[in-house]
Amino acid sequence: MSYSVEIDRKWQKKWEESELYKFDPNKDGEKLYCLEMFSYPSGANLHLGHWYNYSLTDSWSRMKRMQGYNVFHPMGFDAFGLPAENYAIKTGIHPQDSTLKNIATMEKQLKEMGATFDWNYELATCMPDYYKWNQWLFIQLYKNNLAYRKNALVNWCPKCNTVLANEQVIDGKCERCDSEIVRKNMTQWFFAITKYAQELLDCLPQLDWPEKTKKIQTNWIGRSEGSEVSFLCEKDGKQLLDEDGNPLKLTVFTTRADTFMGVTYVVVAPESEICAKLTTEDQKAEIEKYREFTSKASDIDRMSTTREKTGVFTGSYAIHPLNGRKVPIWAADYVIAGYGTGVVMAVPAHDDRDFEFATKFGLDIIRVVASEEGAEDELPYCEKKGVLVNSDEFNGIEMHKAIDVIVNKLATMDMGSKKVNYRLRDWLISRQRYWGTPIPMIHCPSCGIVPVPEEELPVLLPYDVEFKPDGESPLAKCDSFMNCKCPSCGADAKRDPDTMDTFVDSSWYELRYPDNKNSDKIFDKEWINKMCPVDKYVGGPEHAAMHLLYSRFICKAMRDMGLLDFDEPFTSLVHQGIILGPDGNRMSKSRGNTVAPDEYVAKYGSDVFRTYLAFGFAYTEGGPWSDSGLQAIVKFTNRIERLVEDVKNIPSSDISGITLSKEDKELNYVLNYTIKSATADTDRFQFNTAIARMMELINAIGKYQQAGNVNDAFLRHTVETLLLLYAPFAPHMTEEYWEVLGNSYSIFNQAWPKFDEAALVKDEIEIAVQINGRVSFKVDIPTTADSDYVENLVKNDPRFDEALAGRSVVKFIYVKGRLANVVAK
RNA sequence: GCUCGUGUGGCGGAAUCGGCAGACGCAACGGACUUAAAAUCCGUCGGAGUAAAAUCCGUACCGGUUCAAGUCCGGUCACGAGCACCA
Repeated sequence: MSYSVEIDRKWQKKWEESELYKFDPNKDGEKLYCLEMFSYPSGANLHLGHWYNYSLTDSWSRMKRMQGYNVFHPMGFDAFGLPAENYAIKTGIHPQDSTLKNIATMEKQLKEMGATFDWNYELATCMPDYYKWNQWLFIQLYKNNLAYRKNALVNWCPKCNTVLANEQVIDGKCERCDSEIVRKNMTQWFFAITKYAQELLDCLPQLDWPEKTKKIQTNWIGRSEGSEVSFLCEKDGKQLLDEDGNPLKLTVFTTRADTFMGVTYVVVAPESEICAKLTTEDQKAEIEKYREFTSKASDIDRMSTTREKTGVFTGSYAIHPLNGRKVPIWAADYVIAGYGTGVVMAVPAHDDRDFEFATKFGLDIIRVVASEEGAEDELPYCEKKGVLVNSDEFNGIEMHKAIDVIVNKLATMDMGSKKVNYRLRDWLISRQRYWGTPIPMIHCPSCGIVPVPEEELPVLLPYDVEFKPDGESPLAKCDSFMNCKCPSCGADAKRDPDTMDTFVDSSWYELRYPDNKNSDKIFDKEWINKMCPVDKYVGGPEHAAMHLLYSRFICKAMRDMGLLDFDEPFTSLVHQGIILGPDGNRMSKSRGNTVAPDEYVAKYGSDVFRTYLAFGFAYTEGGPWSDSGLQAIVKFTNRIERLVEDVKNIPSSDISGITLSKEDKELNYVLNYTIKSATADTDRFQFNTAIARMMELINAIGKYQQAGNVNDAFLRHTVETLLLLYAPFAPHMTEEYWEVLGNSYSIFNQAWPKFDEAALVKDEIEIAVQINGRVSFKVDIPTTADSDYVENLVKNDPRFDEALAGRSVVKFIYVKGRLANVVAK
């Protein structure tokens, strides 16, 4: 019966045959949806990160199951994406073939992990029965004005040959391949996530998520409260008009409307349309040159904040609405086209960047805020406190109040209002790649863009496609795919050649699992309202700004389209830490510091490996891998095995009425303490301390046995309880021992142990006696003792006078059940 | 630059509310058993100090609040993460 991989296989087979982990919607118990982020089916075997994430979350969900919850625990594959396509380009093996093969391998490995996944609910995003609904979702978003196409400056990865969302650009580089991103003007599909910016922010506090992750999302959304104020413009001595012949208003966003009287120039982003409109004939050549300069430069030194300011005068002027001053309009790349209105009012006296720019180009600098009236603070003065000066009618007003006063004044002239701005941009979802969900749109020469009729979904991804990258969408070269009829007028039309960002696939998969076989609908509304949201979601912290934000957005959009009735997809979230290589670096093949779980599992068995992962790290921290603690787990499991040997011939009996000796009581205390703390620790993903408590219990059992006077029935009860507590971490081993003890199948159908509060109450406890905060000696007191009793006891202790050394007692403090402190002087 | 984390023995890490710092384990050292080894069991294990005690110091650093601080407050440093010309 000695534990080994054979035991793993034996029980995996039995579990599968008996459908132990089959989810039964009608089973008693509160529904609990436990989900790990699904994985990408790569060719390699499961890596340590998979094991760390999946096996320990599985332990958590096993405990929940034993606690009586009806646990829904599915698994699937995020199967579209670039690696398969790149692999295909390198080897000629079609992405579909390699992906399906990899999925089969991973399924097998995941089963060998011994997790409670119910494979009946499996999904893979590359299968038509999944991406059909991805396409359907796209069309619904389109119909609800949440998906649209626009020409914009986008992030282009020259190596991946595709555009990327803002979230996929890390430090100016491609999230996937680390190449420098190029900015291009292109017409692309976007999802209007910004419409939900405020709600995405508002719902964060109520989520049981790591604070850090909420912070990252808050940051990413980047709410900024300010005002929009407008200027009229003059070009070549004449007022500039818009298309309708009305005076053109140049609108800027500012958080510092209080400094409005100090505006000495206005800046527009060089690549913006408004810039072209403002440029005069004389300045045209120079602006054109500058625009080219910035489009190149932005890619090279966009990261440098110390970079010198550059800019060119457009030739036009803005008219200050309050004092009528004519201020020059410049084009400069320190203004970002995509943020706010892409136009900035410059107040060099009170902004570092404007000051630097004005100094370099000799523009006026007018002080309008002073720390106190009459103060000549050094410029630029950017402190957020002071009063207005040089501001005509606004002089003397406190700067924060001045914001309202000035904006109100502008509002009466229809030249200003309060405004909230967000850093978040709409989500660019089209990709010029092959291995993804085709965008279900048709381009008709006469009808324009027309969605594929829903009954014609899915638009199948063709198999025979030349996907060698050349900057164009591979599907565009596949005539049989591209050519179609317009659903509206029947004329010859073309399909959209792009595929969707794989983050779209993963932004709603958690909603498909519970109804994964539904061929009529994306999912049944009633059913999904019952099964979702996900109660516990576990995955890497690297998704804090991307996947988790997108999923929240899609959930809210679906709610507003009437598909479901809840606001947030993931109620509670845990990030596992990252296991590094033994050298402390991130594991990678090129570094040669990878650790292969398979070798350990083959040698020690899945349970020993799982327990080691649980015990060796603080779960949310992770850390460098080391073999050194592994033997300790082997020792630990051997001790359990010996205990099982010790008690297996003791008949099972009801111990509820028996009288416990002093030794029994001591062990019973440890047993109940272990139940209490191991349960609480496992519940909050503190697996290392949960295992530590079980080790303490084993130590206590050892002492109990050595002391003699063993109560057999009680010993057996203690060992059985230990097996139950350990079962979530070592499912195969404990199932085996449970059987060895002659108990009925399965240990996972047993109730989770409950602790007895009474057993945790000790008659007598030892407390420390401190003098002025330092431990002096210790005394035993009855648990129920009050302060007077303890004071009396302490003062009569011979060690007390000695420790006091002639000082007198100022104050006596007794903290119940913990310690006593004597303040002496 | 801004924002947020983190900092505890030789190592991995504990320490719900401010209440005996270092649980549990690894490594190391000493011992028992053994012809020997493995396995198992017992002991020591933050530093200084001592024959042993006593005693003093100690949770990155400096200061504060408190009877009492790893924990709270202010400042400094280091590392990590997020954002970064965001108006």
